[in-house]
Amino acid sequence: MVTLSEENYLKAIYHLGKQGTVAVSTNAIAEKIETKASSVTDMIKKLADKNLANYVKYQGVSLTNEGRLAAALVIRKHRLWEVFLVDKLNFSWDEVHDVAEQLEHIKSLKLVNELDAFLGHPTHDPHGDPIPDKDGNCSTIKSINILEIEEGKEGVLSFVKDSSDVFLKYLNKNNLALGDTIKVLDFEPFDRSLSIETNSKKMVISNDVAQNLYLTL
Amino acid sequence: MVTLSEENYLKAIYHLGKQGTVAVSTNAIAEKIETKASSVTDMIKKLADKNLANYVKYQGVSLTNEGRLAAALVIRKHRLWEVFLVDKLNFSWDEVHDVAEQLEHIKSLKLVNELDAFLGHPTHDPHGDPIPDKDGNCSTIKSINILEIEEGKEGVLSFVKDSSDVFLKYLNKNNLALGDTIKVLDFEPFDRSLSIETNSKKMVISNDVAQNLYLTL
DNA sequence: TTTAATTTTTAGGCTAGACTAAAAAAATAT
DNA sequence: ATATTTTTTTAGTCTAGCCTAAAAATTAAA
Repeated sequence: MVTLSEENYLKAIYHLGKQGTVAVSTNAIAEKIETKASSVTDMIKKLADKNLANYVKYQGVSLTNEGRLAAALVIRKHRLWEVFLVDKLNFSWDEVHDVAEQLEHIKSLKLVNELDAFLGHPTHDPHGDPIPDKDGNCSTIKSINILEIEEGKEGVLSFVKDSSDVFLKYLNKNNLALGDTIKVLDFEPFDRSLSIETNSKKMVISNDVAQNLYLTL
Repeated sequence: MVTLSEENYLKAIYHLGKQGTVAVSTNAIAEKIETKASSVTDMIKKLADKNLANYVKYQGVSLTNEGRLAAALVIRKHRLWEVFLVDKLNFSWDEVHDVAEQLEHIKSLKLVNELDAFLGHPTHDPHGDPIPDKDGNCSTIKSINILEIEEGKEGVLSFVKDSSDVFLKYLNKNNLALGDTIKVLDFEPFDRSLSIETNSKKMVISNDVAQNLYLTL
């Protein structure tokens, strides 16, 4: 049995370990989970004992295949519930996180799979993050950051990196949503801002905003 | 903040205290929750400190208004989720309990209310138990036990007292479901069994089964 | 009403998962 | 290469929620 707390650690390690197969540091996990490094050390040992993580003292931690699958399943549940909340229960995409954070720990294989079917086997959550399948595999999304797109080209907004409340509210206020077609007009070197066109309206977005928008071409 | 464990105690006290305003005994709670009496005493004190229960040493416990509302809200969530599982996710009524037991603890007022609306404001769960409203009030169901119904009369099956796996499977096997119209044919004094007619088919049910069937006339 | 049985409470432990403070190892700077 | 800083681990506490065993109160029986 994997406890709720263990699941949160697995998730954190999974997310931090994503870019590269390098081991994740104790401090990085502590920061992500908002706990102390000593608590992380304790838990890492427990995960290693359960064969969910590979751990060598002072050298960080990585997930075993079993651990990675367990983490992916939690993320799968989280993202499916987010879709449920937005599609069926009228939540907006900036309201779903805290509730999904609770729902992701509900244990029932039938529940996950029936929910998946009920939602029509969605591949991405409301923020554009891919939903792992039963085996923990993600449909690798090939969206690229808007700053890397040539002037004059357009693409579809399919992922936002920052899914904090405040950023999503900014997008709402400016009528930007996943699925929107965005055309890159002009990059301004002085402040690295970008002017774009979407829904037949021109607007300027700051570099901070642009950093978080990913399009598929 | 009410913890998961506290919610389970509130629920138990609520259910045990239903018939009459008498205080509930420590042992009764222990048996219901499958824990030890000493653990119950500990928790009762905590609930009393939080103004959720009235407690006098050696004289049992009852819920305060605040405690009763909190309990009703947990039960409301439990039963709404049961409806969701059966109506939307193809669970059968004997599969829902364990999952609903987890889902009832998810904290989000918006979630409960949106779920309620999404399901069409149901008044009863799949076992016929009434669903408390936002204020904790139940639509008092006025179903009566099938053994108290006169021979020759009929009614609609609207509640089953025992909602254990094994009993619900029995009903499934015998094609008995909530909403079915049942006619009482004959009471057999020897073994207190009952012959009934439903869906144009006659059958005999044991007294043990009859004890658990409630009809509305 | 006194004794016996039952129920409830108290006292003291245990574990998971957090914490602080200090020690140990590793990384960085001189 | 040595000293300093940073990271990580260890050692020892704390709390919630459970436990066992024993004491106290209540209830039932003689």
